[in-house]
This record gives sequence, structure tokens and C-alpha cells, in this order.
Amino acid sequence: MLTTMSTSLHHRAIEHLGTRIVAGELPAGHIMLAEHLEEELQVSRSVVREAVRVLQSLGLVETTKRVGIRVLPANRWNPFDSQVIRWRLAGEGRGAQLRSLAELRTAVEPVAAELAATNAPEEIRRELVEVSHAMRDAGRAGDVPRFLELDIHFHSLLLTGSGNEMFANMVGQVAETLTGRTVHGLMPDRPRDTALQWHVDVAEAIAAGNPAGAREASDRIMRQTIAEMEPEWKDQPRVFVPVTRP
Amino acid sequence: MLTTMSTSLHHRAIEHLGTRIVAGELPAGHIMLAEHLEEELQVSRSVVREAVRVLQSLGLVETTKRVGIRVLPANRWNPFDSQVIRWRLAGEGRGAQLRSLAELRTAVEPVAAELAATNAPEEIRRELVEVSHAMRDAGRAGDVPRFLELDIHFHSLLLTGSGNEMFANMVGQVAETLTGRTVHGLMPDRPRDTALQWHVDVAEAIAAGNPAGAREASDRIMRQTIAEMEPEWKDQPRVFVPVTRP
DNA sequence: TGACACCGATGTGTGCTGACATCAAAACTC
DNA sequence: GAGTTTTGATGTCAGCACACATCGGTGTCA
Repeated sequence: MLTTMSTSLHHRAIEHLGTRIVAGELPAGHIMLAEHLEEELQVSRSVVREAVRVLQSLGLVETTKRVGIRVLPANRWNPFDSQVIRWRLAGEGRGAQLRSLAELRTAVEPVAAELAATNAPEEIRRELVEVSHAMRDAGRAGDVPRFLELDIHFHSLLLTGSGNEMFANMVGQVAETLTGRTVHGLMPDRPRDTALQWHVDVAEAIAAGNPAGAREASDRIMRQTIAEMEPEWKDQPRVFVPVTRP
Repeated sequence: MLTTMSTSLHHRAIEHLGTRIVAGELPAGHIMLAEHLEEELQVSRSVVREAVRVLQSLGLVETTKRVGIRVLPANRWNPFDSQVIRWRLAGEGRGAQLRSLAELRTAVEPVAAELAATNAPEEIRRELVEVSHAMRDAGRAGDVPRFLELDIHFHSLLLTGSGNEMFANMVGQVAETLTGRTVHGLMPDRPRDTALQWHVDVAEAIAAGNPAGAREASDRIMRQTIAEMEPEWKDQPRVFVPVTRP
């Protein structure tokens, strides 16, 4: 055993197995033995068992007596878990994952804007307006890093301001999407002026307590976002498998 | 120790702790000791440790050396996890959870309908139309159990037909919402005829490959659903806390 | 005398191991 | 073919060694 480590063995085991399962390297139906995992990962039973239990709770594997640890098909995985999302973004399923996230955002943000216009506290409304103006300035100046930072802040405020805890919890994924979009050069060098104005429109509609206006402006942003990102996943096949849990 | 049990000790430990944490019985910041949990649950260390590991992955607790197992505040919980949702629905946070789910549905279903109109396979389109007609018949006949069954089937087809795996995964939660709404007598005895027609509209727009129409009809269903269910959670305070993960 | 830095004791999670219980698949018997 | 036994995997238990954050005592310096 190693003397010191940055992350716990438990965490490393989860990461190792989760990555390989999500990458498809360990296909659905593949069966592993706990004992075999012990020597493969060079860790003890406790570590393997605790890791398997977590993966089980994520729907990645199931354990059966007398059989072993069975890898489950992708439609059993919890697609909302941030670990699963991270593993998929890192590997084969990146395109499909990006599309799923973008479509979820498309659905959620306009409704979040609508809710924020009705419910958000005064401070968030004010901050939204400020940030949207700063975004416009940074965008027109071509200051990409600053723009990205403000963009993330804007959408975080929007999701938080909805007062819906599930929406608020999507902040991390949205931030990852926005960052990824910038890093992969999917953003135009200088954000379109129309898009900048739409952000201002959303903020001002929320500040004015105008749900319909906030929703419409947000919907416009989302549609353009989808249009810009679509090339990234254009070849990804869609899957129409019902999700059933035993 | 008991001789036989229907569920594993591990599962029971998760259930016991998860329920009590989500119910607020173990408040945020509360510190438990693994040793203490052993005797409280009358199980061994392995069981406690594996259960704590799972709860940790759900964001319900964190472990710190020399301190113990600390209960985390609600904004750290994973609001998309089906176990957490179930625990919340069973207890104190029922109203807030129902509202969150309903708002998420409001956001997602119109977009799912839009996507289904573009992407769904022919078979799902056909089945949607059939089910929507059967719903209309059952609704007009006042056959509530049959209507509920068809309603769940309809929305499952819609979410699956979107081809978005995250949407498809919401089938279980939607089914639970629809069932709960019926059981708690929030449904009018005989579904409104307008709502029945909207379901047919959604199905036929999808079958005809008309995204905008499908979205609009679905949006109408969602708005009426919200209006009907709102009394259930009218007094629930909203929380505007940013979600940040360390 | 008081404030501060150092350092060791203490307790708790982390990890390892050997043993036994349980239960379902597979092999066997009739 | 049906029922029974065997087998082999996970499930559970209990004890140990280790790492390390916290606390409190001790020493040093002003």
C-alpha cells in the first residue's frame, strides 16, 4: 500500500470503475468479481465494497449473490448525477451528453426566468441587471475571459433566482457547458450583439416583474445557443428506450 | 440480529439515516459517530460505513477525520436523486418537493413534445395518438383508474419519444406526481374536456411532425396542471440559496 | 505575568484482514 | 423432470494498525 495519497482509495476506486463503465470499456452485462477487483486495484475488500455500493446507488452496477458484480446498461444509469455526467463528458458519450444538457437547459432556463420574474428577491433582480450590462460591455470589448465569467454569473443568478432548488442545482452543469463551449472555440470571437441584448432583456423583464417577457427573451437565447452548439453533436444517434426501474 | 429480512442491512441503514436527515430530524451540522450508529442500528461497522459512503455520494453527509459524520444542509443534497426525492415526498418537505417537480415538468414536457415531433420514431407517434384517444374516452366515461394509467402512459411516451435520456429518466417522477395528484383528490372527478383535447392535440402535432404545435399544446396542459396543483404547496417558502460545491 | 508558538496525547475516520452467514445458481439424485 | 444437495459468490461481523485533525499542556519570549 502506498504511504500517502491525495485522494482516498475509495474515491480512486469509484473513479476507476465509473470511468471505465461509462466509457463502454466494461460493457453492459460484464461481470466482475469483488476478489478480482481487489487485486486489479490493489486495494482491500472494504475499499472495493464501498466503491461498488456507491456505483450501485448510481445505477452503474448491480450485485447478485453467486454471480458477482454486473455492469448495467446505460439506460439504468442516473443521468442527473454529476459524476456520471462528468465521466460521460470525458469520454465516448461526450456529444450525446452535451446535447442532453443543452436540451435540458433549453427547457429549464425560460421557465426559471419566468419564475424569477415573479419570485426573485430584489437583490438578485438588481444584480441580474448589473451583470447583463457588464456582459454587454465585455462582449462588445471582445474581452472573452471576462465575458465567460459574467455569463456564468448571469445564468447562475437566473437559476438561483427562480427559487426552484432543482434549477438552482443545475448551476454547475451550466457553468461547465459554457466553459466547454468557450474552450472548444464554439463561441463567435465576439458575442453577437443581439444575444447580448437578449440577456439585458431577460434581466430587465425580471427586474420589472414581467414573467412572459423574461421567458420569451430567455427562450431566444436558448434557441440561438442550441443553434451554435448543434455541430458538436450533429452525428449523435438518439435512443428511444423506456426507462424502467425494477 | 434478526434471522431473516426482506432488504439488506445496508439498504435499511441508508433508508433509516436518509429518512431522518431529509425529515430534518437530524439537522444540518449535526454530528454522528460511526461507533454510535453501529449500536443505534445494531449493525456492524461495514454496514454503517457502506451506508455512510452512499449518503456521502448523495450529498447528505460528509465525513471529517477527528470530527465524525456531519449532516449537510439541504442545499448540498442532490435534488435529482430519486431516493432523496422519495424521502422528501414522504415527510416534511413534501410540498416543496411537489412544487419543484411540477415546475421541472412544466419546463421539460413542452420541450420534450417539441423534440418528439422532430425525432420520435413512427411507432411512438402512433401509440401517442392511440393513447390520447383512449384517455379522452376514459376521461369522458369518468373511469378514473383507467384514466390515470393512460395518463402515465401518455407522458411516459412523450418523455421517451423526445430521445433525450434525461427527459426519459423523469418518467418515474412524473408517474409519482400523477398518482399522488389522483390519490390526494386534486384531480377534478372528471378531467376537463379541454385538457383531454389538449392531450390529443399534443399527440396529433407530434404525429404530424409539428414541433411548435406540440409545444404549445403541451404548454397549455402544464399551465393547467400547475394551476390545479398549486393549492398543495401555496404556503411553501421559496429558498434562494446559491448551490456551490467545494 | 501574559501572550504566543510549539508539540505530544487523544480520538476518529481510513484501510486491512480473517472468519462466518446467507442465499441463489448449478450440479446432482431419484 | 422435479426435488435435493453442493458450491461459490456476496453479505456481515469483529479486531487491528495507521493517518491525521484537534485539543490542551508546555516552553519560550517579551
